[in-house]
Amino acid sequence: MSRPQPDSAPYHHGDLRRTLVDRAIAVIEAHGVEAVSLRALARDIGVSHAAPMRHFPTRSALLAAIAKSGIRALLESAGKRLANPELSNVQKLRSMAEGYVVWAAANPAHHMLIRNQDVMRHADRELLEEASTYARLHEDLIRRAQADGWRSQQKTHEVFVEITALTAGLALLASDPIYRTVLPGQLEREEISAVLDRFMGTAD
Amino acid sequence: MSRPQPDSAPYHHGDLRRTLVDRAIAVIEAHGVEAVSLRALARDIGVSHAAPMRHFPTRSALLAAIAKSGIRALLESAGKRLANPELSNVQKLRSMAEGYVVWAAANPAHHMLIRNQDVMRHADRELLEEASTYARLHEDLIRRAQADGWRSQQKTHEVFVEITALTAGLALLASDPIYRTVLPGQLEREEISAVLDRFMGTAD
DNA sequence: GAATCCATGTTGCTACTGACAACATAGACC
DNA sequence: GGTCTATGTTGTCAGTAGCAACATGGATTC
Repeated sequence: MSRPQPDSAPYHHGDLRRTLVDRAIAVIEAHGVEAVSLRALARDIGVSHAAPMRHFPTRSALLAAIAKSGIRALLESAGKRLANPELSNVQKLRSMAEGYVVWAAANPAHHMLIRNQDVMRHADRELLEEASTYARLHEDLIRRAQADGWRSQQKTHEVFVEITALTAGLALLASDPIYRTVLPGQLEREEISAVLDRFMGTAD
Repeated sequence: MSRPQPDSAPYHHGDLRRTLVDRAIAVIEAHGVEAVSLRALARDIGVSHAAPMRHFPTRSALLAAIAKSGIRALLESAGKRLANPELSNVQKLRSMAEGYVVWAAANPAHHMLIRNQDVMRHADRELLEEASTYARLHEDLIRRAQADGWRSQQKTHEVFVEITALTAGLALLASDPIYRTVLPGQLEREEISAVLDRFMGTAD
């Protein structure tokens, strides 16, 4: 009887790790991070209450891992945009910002997770360092764009703050349920484009 | 013996409600929202584990009440700025934005609380309606500023999105611990002013 | 001034959760 | 074919939220 019976669940789930992550994201989308419970997930999936521990030692580790995957995706996407030789430095800045906001709009729950203090508190030091590196890279890019003549009168750090704030704010408007209900209309992709174009001066 | 003995705690605490709120904010500042526990608060304060229930029926209610007080303060401050007859419409817009960002910088934990999905999920409908009213008021103000000639070419909703995003983003940079560690320097008040002036065109 | 009321606090309980330890299973590897 | 190890299970403990029944004493009323 090495074949698994159709009616009895096999001893090993097969891909519990991925299943846990997928279900957790679904729960977050439906009921928020607070509602994520390892035991409830295990029940839903049909494994014992301690099975998730084999993949994530703690509840925080599960949430941090999900957040981490999101940040990784963002960093990779940003890396590709930075390496695109067809873009000017200003266009690269715009492309990075757009990539972030569009991703947040497409993955609101995932984005709110990486903006969640309690979750990020348990993130790797490694990950935080990556984020710092990203910020430095960003600032260097701004410097190069300024060398090209773009906003050359302004202090680099001030431009950095402006761009970062605008991008973070747009991402928030696109993904935060409160803003999404309060905003008169939905935040459309063309609207994001228009705001960024105007801000970067790539429209005029 | 109507005088309370110095060594024995009186049966009634006196101002448990305020004490709970104050301690909770301190805990949030030190260890995050996640770390707030009604029972731990009760222990620290020296009352029984069920005493907090008399003031806040649930844990969520305590957090929501704290968040609510923050939003109330913000709305009131905005109301005053709106009513200031010495300011032009554009200056009022700038003043509202600055008030929000400066408050967030001064009360980071409180601000992160009102930006917390899990907490705001338990906010009154009443409060959400107030926030919507605020948004409509804001949009009307933009319309009047446009009638004065400011950014009259742009669509009102687009300007609204820009200002809201920039303001929310600056507030995030000023209060979110992650951004505060990632940012090369601290976000100073003059920097906030400079960014807003530039954005509003009140600098040139 | 005494009787009563009720806001506030207490004790005791249940259900749920995260975390840990000891044990079971089965696929992988030698 | 035998062993190793990743994965899953059962059992247990401490901490927590939430509820109910009871206690206290300041405020109110007659």
